[in-house]
Amino acid sequence: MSNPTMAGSGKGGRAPRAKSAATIYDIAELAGVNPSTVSRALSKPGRVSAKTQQKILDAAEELNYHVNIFARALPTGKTQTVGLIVADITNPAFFDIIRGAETAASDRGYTLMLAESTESAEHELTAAKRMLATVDALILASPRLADEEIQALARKKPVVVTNRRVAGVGSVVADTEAGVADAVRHLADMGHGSIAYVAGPDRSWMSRLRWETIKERCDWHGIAVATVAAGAPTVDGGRRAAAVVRKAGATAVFCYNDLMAIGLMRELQAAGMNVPGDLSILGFDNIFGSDFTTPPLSTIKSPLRELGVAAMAMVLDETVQESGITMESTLTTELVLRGSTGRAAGHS
Amino acid sequence: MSNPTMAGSGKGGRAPRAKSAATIYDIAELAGVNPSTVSRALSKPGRVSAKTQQKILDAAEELNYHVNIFARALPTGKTQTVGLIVADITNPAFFDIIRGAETAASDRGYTLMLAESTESAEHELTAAKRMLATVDALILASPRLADEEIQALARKKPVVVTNRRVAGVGSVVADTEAGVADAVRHLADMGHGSIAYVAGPDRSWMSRLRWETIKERCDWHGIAVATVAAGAPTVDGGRRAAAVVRKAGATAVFCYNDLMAIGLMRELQAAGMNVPGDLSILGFDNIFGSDFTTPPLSTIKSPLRELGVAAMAMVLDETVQESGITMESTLTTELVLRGSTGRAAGHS
DNA sequence: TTGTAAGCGTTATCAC
DNA sequence: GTGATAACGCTTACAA
Repeated sequence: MSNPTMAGSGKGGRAPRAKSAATIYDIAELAGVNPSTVSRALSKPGRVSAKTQQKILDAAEELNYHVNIFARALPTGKTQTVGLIVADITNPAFFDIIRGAETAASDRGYTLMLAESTESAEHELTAAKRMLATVDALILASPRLADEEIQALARKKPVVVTNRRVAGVGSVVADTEAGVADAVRHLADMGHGSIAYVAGPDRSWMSRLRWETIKERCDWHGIAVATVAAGAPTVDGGRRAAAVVRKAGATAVFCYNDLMAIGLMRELQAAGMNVPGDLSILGFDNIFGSDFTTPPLSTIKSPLRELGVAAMAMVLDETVQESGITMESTLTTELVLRGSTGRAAGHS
Repeated sequence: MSNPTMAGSGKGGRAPRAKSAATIYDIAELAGVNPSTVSRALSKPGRVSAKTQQKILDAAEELNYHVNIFARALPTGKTQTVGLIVADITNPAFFDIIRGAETAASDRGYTLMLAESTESAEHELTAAKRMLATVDALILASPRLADEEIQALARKKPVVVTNRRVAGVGSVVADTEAGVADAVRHLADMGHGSIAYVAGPDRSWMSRLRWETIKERCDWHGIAVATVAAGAPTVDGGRRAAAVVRKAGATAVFCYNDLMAIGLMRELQAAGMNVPGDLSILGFDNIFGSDFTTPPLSTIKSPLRELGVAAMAMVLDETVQESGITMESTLTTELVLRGSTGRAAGHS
């Protein structure tokens, strides 16, 4: 490495690009065989005699040969690439999904191609269509697209969605049931009698599922519950919900995700409210940084990484793809109690 | 969207894949012209008469034509794709770089291909080599590779690095000068006489630059300064530095990045120290979440998004690429004072 | 302005 | 087991 103190603005020479790479013809010549034999030896080992195989391998090594994936893709249509579209790269909830998917992909010799839809169905469709031309398969993480659009994509290439169910399309979702059940039970124990929900984007299937699960558990415990606001699934979205939440008069509030919960909490605190003294706050996902706040956020943890791994495994699973069966897999969530939840206000 | 309550595990039918896509031959037939004319009309408009152009466009539209980028890539070698390798997708400092690069890419009709090296030079090289076969250009964000390796990559395709200078390779770096100068001056004003630096990875060029700049400014102000620890550029890395920092006896500490600063601060607080009362802490970058902590982190803000935009612009700038000139561009940093810095302990 | 034809590097389908 | 040879879909001189 050159020395940092050498830093400065300016220009310098640049090395020229390398000449064209070796092809199977070069190998064929060097090994004294036919190009098609080289192709066989390199792509499906076993269809060629042991000694020619070795000659070819040696020649390839010597010439520093690498397949041209475009040339290969032309007849086969396969690129060893899979696309992943996330709503927002900036949302830490997607990190581990991306990580999991990337790991699972490279384990299988595939490369990940990442795009973001910036929470817009339109961008998502554009990105999906552009990718579809290039990739062997596509994963849609928390898509904002309509069912029909997703089904249309799935008609062209294998598609798997995460945190969403779409008829006829493979999917893996984090089950909200377990985490929410524990959370509501805990709140009931702490004397909370009125709970609010701050929803995410209208198009978010997961926001609706979370709400329905919360509602169901609250009804079961005889706790009053209502959706009091909806907004962008961001810190800012949470902030903007603060006024309404405050007026709602609940003693505890679930937010669609941790980002919103953090924004809400900070805005409320800035307005002089005490968390959890005046209000208990819960998020979803357990993202990076959700324990940085004061108090640290209580949340319902999603198995993010596993979601990514499972989605990749599913979309690349040949037997499933061939069979025409639609897989649906469910991973479980877990309550993580930290400092943002406590006894109901005025409850001893 | 299907209803969330429909969620469940099971199987279902799956639609069959669509038949093969339309080619320029299909268009040619439909429009009554030669395939090569179609190619011209579609790739370089203007080389064809207005009316045939229109006929071809209509036919393409009707057939829902999309170029096969592999077929195109074969003769041209161009894929309209650029690779970006980051050290760690999980580090919020890279978000905005990614965002900026992605925006700049799609503005120019390019697609971003993302990979992470997980802070390992070896993984980085693997990813870079794999990508190089596919992309038109490559951006290395804070690479851990040796200069020679980067130069070798740059010999094959256009390469630009961020936050690093490599002889003969395009680069864009966030100048530490401005931010550090302000920060050290501020600390001097607050009575700090002894400052510590917690370094990042050994291979980080930026960590060394930051240290050198800090050292220089401290010397200038007559403040004692020393690197007291080094570690992974993560929250955990910062945590592990806590014991040493405490023993160092400085009244203020710069950390290589915000992640480390957050980890250090939390660990120190857990051990009963008061920030900034007993110790002032500063990070670098101003990442998402650096204001979530209590106290919120003071930091030297990097123009992350602009870094991504500039890198993409540079690596795709044809005139620069052709000319063989190496560009080096520098963006400026800025001190962001929040709650983690204050008067020196025992100073009134 | 438009048509002809020769690749680009692989894979796949034949024979042998 | 191995060798010819025709695709794959597009670009690009070169002719017309």
